[in-house]
Amino acid sequence: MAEQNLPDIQKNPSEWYTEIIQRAGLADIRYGVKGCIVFQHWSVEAMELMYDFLEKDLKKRGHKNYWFPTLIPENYFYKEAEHIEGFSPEVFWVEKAGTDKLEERLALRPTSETAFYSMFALWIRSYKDLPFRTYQRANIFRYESKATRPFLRSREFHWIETHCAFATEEEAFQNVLDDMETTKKIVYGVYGVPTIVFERPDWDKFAGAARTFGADAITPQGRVVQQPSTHMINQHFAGQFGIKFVDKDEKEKVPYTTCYGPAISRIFASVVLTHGDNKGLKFPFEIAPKQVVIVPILAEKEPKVLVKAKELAEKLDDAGYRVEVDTSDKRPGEKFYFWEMKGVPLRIELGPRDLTAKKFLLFRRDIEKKIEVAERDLVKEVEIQGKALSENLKKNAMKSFEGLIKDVKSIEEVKKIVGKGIARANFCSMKKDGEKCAEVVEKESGGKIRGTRIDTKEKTFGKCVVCGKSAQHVVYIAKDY
RNA sequence: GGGGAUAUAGUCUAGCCUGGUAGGACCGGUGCUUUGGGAGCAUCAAGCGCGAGUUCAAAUCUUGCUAUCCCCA
Repeated sequence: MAEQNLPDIQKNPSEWYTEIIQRAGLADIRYGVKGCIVFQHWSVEAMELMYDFLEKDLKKRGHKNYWFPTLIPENYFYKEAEHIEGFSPEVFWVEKAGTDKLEERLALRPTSETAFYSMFALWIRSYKDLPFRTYQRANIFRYESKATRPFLRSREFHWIETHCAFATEEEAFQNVLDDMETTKKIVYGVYGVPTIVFERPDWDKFAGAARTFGADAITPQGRVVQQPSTHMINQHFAGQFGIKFVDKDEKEKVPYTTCYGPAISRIFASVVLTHGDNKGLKFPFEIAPKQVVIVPILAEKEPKVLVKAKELAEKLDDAGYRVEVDTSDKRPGEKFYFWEMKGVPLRIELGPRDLTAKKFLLFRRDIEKKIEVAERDLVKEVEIQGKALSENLKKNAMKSFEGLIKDVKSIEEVKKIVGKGIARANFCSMKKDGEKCAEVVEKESGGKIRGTRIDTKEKTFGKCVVCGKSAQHVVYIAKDY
């Protein structure tokens, strides 16, 4: 027995996750700084592709990209009171440089609002500069006190953050809605990870925001993972940072800002958890580090096999696909298991008997079926099966996602669902006065109020599950990572 | 934030209680035989997390640090 099977993903999701990260070469956790991991090439390739899809969409919406410094001076943080209050326990501070103690401490950015806004104040002068849309791809640092997990929660992680400014609140809110559209289009449409966007309750907002919206994904075992969140900052920061513009009416005004933060490394965790099975990873075709792997059989005795394999690879490469010929000296069976574990969508098996017949076998990772394909149909068939695989992954993910949401009418039912899925419940209030009930929910069930949906207005179907007062909202309750 | 546990080769692990040459398996290198679903034989290489203490002698006892895992809030 050369390789052992993976732990069962349903019975032992936690072990499965730890194990696949090592086996597939996604990350190495042995670096030696708590909460920091080495991202290895198999995950980096996928995340680079994921970045590209998101950035392309942001650029299309008019965002320009920037690279801001990693260091942020302390005084920037103190300009917005709620912001520093919320973030200060999580900030890494640089206090020394060489042997000198710094006069002012520098933060390793935990998020970059303050950095961007300090420059917005210099760059934005007139209504003609608005809307002003920016983003950066960056690594950020948060001193997490909770248990860290590779990709899901680490002390350094990789994301995109957008920072935008608008003349009016309406425009700013439209941008927030557009952010959510981007999430739906890319995170579900391309990565195949379903999410629901919730407006978070008042007690669970981003530090310094007026309104916070978070897209929640869920693991097949029923715990939610917060994915891109987007915030209506309104004029909270702009005032403190002195961002002003002269409007058409010649009056000086303060713009409305928004920010959006899709964490690529965290979304990657959802890709792994959403599509994975007992054989390993399954990548959607578009973000697979390798889309096709070719396994030549009997290549040493029959050199023509390798020649043909390389020819096929060349054709696919020319057509724009990411392809690899596995020339390692492992036996074919082991190669099959290996690439399935790595999540490669399609595999071509090519042996001596295929040469004369001018055909090959095409294996699809998602349905685990081998299809006989004529050599001349190579590119066409790869395109068809690649698309079909992605669609199938999406469909399955959505089905299991929807199956995890259950309506509940009492706190006992909440307790039964939370941990295994999302409870949909009636709830009294999303303002401060609802927080007490939220605390009861968390204490009793371990679940948090994720918020109210914003894509549809939902009718309540009973009284508040906690206090029994009339419910104003339908909320979703779940345990999170 | 609170509690519990662990650290031996790249990986998994024996040895620790009762101090005295660190043993095995996998992975890896080499050679031969193999190749359409996880190959076999031979051979080689590689290790006690870091630091302090006790001792003639520490993987083993004491202690500090670092990192990892689990549970609770």
